[in-house]
Amino acid sequence: MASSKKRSECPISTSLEIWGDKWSLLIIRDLMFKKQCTYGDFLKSEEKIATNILASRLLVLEENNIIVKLEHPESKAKVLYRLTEKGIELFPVLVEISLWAEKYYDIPKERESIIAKAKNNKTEFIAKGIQKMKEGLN
Amino acid sequence: MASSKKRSECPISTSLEIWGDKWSLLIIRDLMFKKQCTYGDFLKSEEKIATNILASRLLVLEENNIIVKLEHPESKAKVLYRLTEKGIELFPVLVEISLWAEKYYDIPKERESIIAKAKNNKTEFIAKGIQKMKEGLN
DNA sequence: ATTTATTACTTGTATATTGCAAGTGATTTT
DNA sequence: AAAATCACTTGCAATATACAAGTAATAAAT
Repeated sequence: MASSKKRSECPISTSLEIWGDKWSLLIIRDLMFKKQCTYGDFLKSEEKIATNILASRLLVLEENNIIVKLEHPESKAKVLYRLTEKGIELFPVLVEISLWAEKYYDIPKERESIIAKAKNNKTEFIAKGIQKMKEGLN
Repeated sequence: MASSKKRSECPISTSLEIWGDKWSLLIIRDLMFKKQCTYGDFLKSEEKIATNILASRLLVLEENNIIVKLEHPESKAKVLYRLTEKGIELFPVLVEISLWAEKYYDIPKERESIIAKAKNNKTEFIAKGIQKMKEGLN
C-alpha cells in the first residue's frame, strides 16, 4: 500500500514520493511546533485533515522513519507521535517554505515575529531549532 | 478548477495548496536546471509525468505566477516555459530538500558534486544560484 | 460495578485527482 | 501535399481524498 518502485534517483523526486502531498508536511509542522502530538491533536489543527488520511499519512511517515509512536505517560489509551532525527532534519525545508510564503502572501500576526527571526539570521535560527528539537529526543 | 478557499492562514499550508503534490516541484526543478523548457521537455524527464497532469500543473503554476509562457524564438508551434522571480525564489526550498535527501538516501553520482557544493557553503550557493537565474530574466 | 466519554483508529461511500492511451488541430519539415 | 512534430485535450480506469459514521480499548463519572 505504501511504496512501489521509485520514479527516479533524483533526491527531490525521492523526497516527494514520501511526503510530497498536501498533508504530510502539516503533520510534521505540528510536531515541530508542539514537539509531541496525539492523534486527536492532529485532528484539531486548523486545516481539518480527515481521519482516514491522517491515519494513512502517519503510517507512511512512520514506515519511512520520520516519526515514531511512543506510549503516553499518563494514559494507555493515548499514543504520542514524535519526530525522529530524520524528521527533525526537515526543519530547514519548512523554514524555507515559510520564508518563501512570507515574501508573496500575508502571514498571520502571531507568526510574524518568528519568521522575522528566521529571516534575520537563517543559519543560526535553523541550527538552534534543530539543536533544541534533538535535545528532546532523550 | 484551480482554487477554492484556503484551509488556513499558515504559510506552509498556503504553499502546499499551490505546489504541494508529487509533480509541481519536479517541473520547477527542471526549469531551474534547464532554465527554459518546452512542454515536450517536461515529458522527457525521467519521472514520466502524464501529459494531462503536466498540463494541469503548468496551468496552476502559471495562475500563481510561478512560471510564465513565452513564445519560442524559432518556432510558433513551440511554447517556452520559464520561472518568474517568484518561482526562482523557490530555489532554497529545493536545495534544502536535496540536502535532506542526501543525508538519508543514495544520490546519483552526477549530482554529488553539486550537492557537496551546496552543503559546503549553503548561504552562498543559494545566493549565487538565485542571482544567476534572475539574470536570465532580462 | 456500570454507564458514559475519550481515545485511536477503521469502514463505507461520494467525489476528486492521477495514470494511461489515444486523439486533435496547428505548425513544420520533407 | 504528406508526414512528422508540437502543445495540448479527451475518455476512462485506478487511486486518493473528503466526509460521516462506526468500533474496540481504555478512562472517567455515577
